[in-house]
Amino acid sequence: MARATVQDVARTAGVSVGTVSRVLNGSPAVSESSKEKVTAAIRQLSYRPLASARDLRRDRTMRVLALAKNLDSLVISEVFRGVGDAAADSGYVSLIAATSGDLEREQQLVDMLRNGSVDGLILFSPTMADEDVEAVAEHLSVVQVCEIVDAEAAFGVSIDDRQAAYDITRHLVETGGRRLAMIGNKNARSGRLREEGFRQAVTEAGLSPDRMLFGEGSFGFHAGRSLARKLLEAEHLPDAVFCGTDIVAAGCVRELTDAGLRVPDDIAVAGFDDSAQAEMCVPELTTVRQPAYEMGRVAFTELLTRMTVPGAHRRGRTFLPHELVVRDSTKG
Amino acid sequence: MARATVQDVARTAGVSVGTVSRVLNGSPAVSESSKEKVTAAIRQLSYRPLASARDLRRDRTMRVLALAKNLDSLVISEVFRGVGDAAADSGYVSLIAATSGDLEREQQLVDMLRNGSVDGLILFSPTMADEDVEAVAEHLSVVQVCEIVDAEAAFGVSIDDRQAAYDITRHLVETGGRRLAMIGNKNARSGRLREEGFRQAVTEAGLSPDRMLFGEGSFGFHAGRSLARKLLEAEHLPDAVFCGTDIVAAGCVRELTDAGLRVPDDIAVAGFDDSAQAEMCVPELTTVRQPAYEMGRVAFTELLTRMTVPGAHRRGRTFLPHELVVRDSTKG
DNA sequence: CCCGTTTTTGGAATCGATTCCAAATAGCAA
DNA sequence: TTGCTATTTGGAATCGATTCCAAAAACGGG
Repeated sequence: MARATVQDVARTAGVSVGTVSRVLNGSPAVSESSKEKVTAAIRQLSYRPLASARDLRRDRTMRVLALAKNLDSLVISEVFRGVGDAAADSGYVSLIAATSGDLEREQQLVDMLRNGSVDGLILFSPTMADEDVEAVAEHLSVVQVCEIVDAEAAFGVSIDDRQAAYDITRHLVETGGRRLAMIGNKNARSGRLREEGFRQAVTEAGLSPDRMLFGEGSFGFHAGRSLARKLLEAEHLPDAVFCGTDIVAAGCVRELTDAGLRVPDDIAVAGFDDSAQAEMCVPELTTVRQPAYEMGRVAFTELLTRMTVPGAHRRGRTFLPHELVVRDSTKG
Repeated sequence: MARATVQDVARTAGVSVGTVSRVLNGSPAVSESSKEKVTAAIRQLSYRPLASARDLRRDRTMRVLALAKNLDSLVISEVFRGVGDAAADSGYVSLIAATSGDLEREQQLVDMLRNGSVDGLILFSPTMADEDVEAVAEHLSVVQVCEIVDAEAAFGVSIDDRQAAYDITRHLVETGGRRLAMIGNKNARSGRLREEGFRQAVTEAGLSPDRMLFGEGSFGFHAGRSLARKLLEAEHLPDAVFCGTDIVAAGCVRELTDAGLRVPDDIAVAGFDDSAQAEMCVPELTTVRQPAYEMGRVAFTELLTRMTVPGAHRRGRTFLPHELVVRDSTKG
């Protein structure tokens, strides 16, 4: 039982392929009677237009690709949920792929844009070098989310990471923090921006950073614990710690708590992202909320403009507002 | 600067389109000199074969689609990481799509298999009715992971949920549990199987279930808390609770702890999945480990067989071994 | 140097849906 | 009925890569 083609439908319905195609695409130039015959034939043969043939002729796929290293963070899955919903609203399908940080895989996936497998690309923390992102974005529709290359070669949607880190650090200062430490991650660009914001807030308060600890590679719960252990080894403990993500903050809180310290009384801890872990931690984490879902929606909208409006400028940046969420891990 | 075609490459290289195609596909019947000329022309024009034209002619895409409601669980992201790695090993690209539980979206995505956008489909907890899954799997390559329809219409890969729940419940009994409650989820089929396993273990121990609580809709941390609150309202507290997922167990532990109870001394709590939350919980959760990554790999391998071996039987089931992980939330 | 093999090449046909153009039909007024 | 416009239709051309077949070139042995 081979696949039915538009020819088969035409034959069964007793019309020409042109008419079948017109029915398929809702052209008004079809008589009511032919439309019925064609519809019946389509149902009878359970016919589906073959995607590759259609894409070839139309020169577009109505598909976009969203790329990330992993899917294990709630921020990513919320961003992509936003992308997916916005895409569906516009009749697009959004596909997601994870590269596992493998550069070759990532190249292969980006090639899906270059070879016309998809019409647009949304990049979340690419592995490739900035200039490669720029090169791809030069001629094709690419939008970055959250992690954005310095050069404004492509379009990007994110919060202002520097400002957000500044804000939450100021909160630590205003609630009595004097010896401020940070546990961060230099790998990601956003991590570096958060470090900048932290340093600026500390400096403006007339203080200087107590300890700056940076994790290599994986940056999760265990990294948070082991970096917090380093804090404990020091002679003078900091009285406030800003962590680059909630998960790390949760690990940090756990390690401090296990060592008999009270959070926030002995030491305040702040996270970043307002992920589910922020509420699951004891005490619940003070953190910065990223509007992840909304960022995804905006990213797709921007992408759509670039895909459909010919002269749309391909570079630039949209910042979405972040929000300080004060909970129990810092002094009220 | 329009896209270069195989014709352009042929012209530039001074050969025929046939030769270009042969170089592209590594056919041995090409002289060294033509190969070089073609390679040079390809680089010069930065040519990429158009996916839709290639797919149309070849009648396959080398792409598979992995479908799930959400991507917010670590089990899913691990399963899909396994699928992605196994696919890459075989030269396939695996794309992921989330349906947000929207039936129409799901239909549209499943149609990608029927209209040849992808060669195979991996289903994780579909929204559609069982018979629809069967109908699709009848003629096309479909493999289910984790959540598997009763009827053995399609192929499935999962752990033995009933047995796993049985095992962890037995553990609760063996560590002194006499009044056993369960917090579960009837929506998912795996949830019902886990309930069966729980009931069987309780019954075999000569006991009867204390309380059976089932969440509707969202089944996360807050659901765990609010269902645990119901436990607290009862006159006699259970001395052991089996929760359908770690997140729910974490919520449950939190609510009980906040109420001044000691876990596991006053009440033991067990989870399911061995997700990251199991280790982040205080006390760390006793749970059942699903070999999620491995399940993803196996699912793709099974799918590959179905896609490439013509007569491969399309139904059946592979169970992967689960593992009881005993931590501090139950008595040692 | 010629003939039979083997290797390499060119080019037309093909995949299936869309679209354009010309032709046919319908509809309407006079 | 005739003539004109408006609607509907058929069918060929097209998109770009692959593949098959026949032709051409290269090769080797005698």
